[in-house]
Amino acid sequence: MAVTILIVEDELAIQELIALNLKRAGHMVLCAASAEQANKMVSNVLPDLVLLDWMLPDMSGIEFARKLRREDRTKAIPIIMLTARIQESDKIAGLEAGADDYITKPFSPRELLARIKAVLRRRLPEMSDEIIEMGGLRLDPTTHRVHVYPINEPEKLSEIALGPTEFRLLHFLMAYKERVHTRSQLLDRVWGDHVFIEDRTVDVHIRRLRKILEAVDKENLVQTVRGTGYRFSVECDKESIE
Amino acid sequence: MAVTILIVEDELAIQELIALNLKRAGHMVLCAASAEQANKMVSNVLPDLVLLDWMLPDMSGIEFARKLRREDRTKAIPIIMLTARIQESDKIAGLEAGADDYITKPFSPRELLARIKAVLRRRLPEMSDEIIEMGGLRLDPTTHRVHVYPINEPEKLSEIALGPTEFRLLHFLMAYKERVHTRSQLLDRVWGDHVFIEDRTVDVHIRRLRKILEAVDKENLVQTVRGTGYRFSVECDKESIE
DNA sequence: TCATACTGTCATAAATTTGTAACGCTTTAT
DNA sequence: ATAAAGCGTTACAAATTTATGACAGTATGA
Repeated sequence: MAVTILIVEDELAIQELIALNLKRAGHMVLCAASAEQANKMVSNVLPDLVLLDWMLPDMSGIEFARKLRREDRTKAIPIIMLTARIQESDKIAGLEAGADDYITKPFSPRELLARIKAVLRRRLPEMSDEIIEMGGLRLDPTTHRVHVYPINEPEKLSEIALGPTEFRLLHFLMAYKERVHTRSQLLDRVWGDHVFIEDRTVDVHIRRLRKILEAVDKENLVQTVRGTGYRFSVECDKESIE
Repeated sequence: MAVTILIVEDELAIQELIALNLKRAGHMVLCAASAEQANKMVSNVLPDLVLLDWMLPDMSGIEFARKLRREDRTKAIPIIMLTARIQESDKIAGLEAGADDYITKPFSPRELLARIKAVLRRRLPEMSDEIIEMGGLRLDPTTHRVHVYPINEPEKLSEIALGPTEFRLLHFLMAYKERVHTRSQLLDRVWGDHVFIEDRTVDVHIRRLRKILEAVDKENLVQTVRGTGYRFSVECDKESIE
């Protein structure tokens, strides 16, 4: 998982400790010691997750979290708050509502990594760069490639070409296989929040995706659920009983 | 599934954070910053659940809750109170006013979602996404599939195809199994608020549902209660006598 | 800059679903 | 027993939802 994580923490020792651990776990790490610095970083590189100390010198962690949530570009970034012991609950009212999780100091590197993993899995399964393989399809987010093979012969791979949107769509559908997604859910999560696109446009992209899959004999993977939306499924589509 | 939630909260930041989290969890969200606004919204669209801030600028949350409970159309809507206080008296007052649950700030999105889920399971089981399994039928709202199997052999599943309405109807009946529903109750809750449809139409859909179930030897699950309506039941239909 | 690839929208066709009316059978009440 | 009320069934046209192909505007890349 080439996940980029931004650490916002003013205490240098802690910052470095965390950074070290995250790097060792294979993450890209960005560090900031203040909200101001963090803002600059964010405007350059969009991190996939933010570790945020709630006591910061300039702006409080809450405020920075709110700022992240307010702007479209950063709105969807998962946030994990780092907090010291038990704070006055009134003061952090609302704070936790913006964070995906929080962790109280002191914490072990292991706990931190576990929480990061959990948050990512929960929030962005389609972001985790794991290879998804099912129904004779293998999608590799890292290389951005999709291979096909006959179900019984995993040897005979062949690559198929997808446009950017089709790729994301397929990736999302596969990441949540078997689940039905409404068109608006797909628009929100594949296209992005707050896009002003017709629901029907999804149909067209589904069509394009299907066309490509049909060409390699994988027609039944993307299924329509009338009245609801679409689904990626390995199981056979309902063989209705006469 | 496709649960519409009304958030009544005057603090914009919190309102948005909650909205964001709910949307991400796949809910439809309506927002109001005051009881007055909330009233207007409710008269347009009937939400499935209300998140209600205890302290509102114009009318207190409790009062709004009472109002909802007073009117027939809104009487059955589950309410979760959001409160900053931890006082016992508030809890009592809130519950007296008809709240189904309450949650004190600050709360994590996870906790909020968990409580919503719990309340839905208790109050609107047909809205919760849980798999319902009984009488050799397994209905999965998430994947939108219904499987059948002989009661003694849970292995031999086969999928059955239902139209959108039949699916909702079956889902509703199963969610409230053993309970009789009048035709108008079914129209209200399966078809939706304020539909102008003949009562008799329900019969036809029941017929369609039965036809499909008969084809897989599940004829006795949907039962008629003469003079009243229909019922989904695992117990045999009045064969005790005879 | 030009050519190619991608996108979002439409219009139209195709497929399914839905609500009703009509008719006949069963149960209930008189 | 007979009429009335309640249900089951079927057929069907209308309405809704999807699929598909074409098109024009944008990106993208060479």
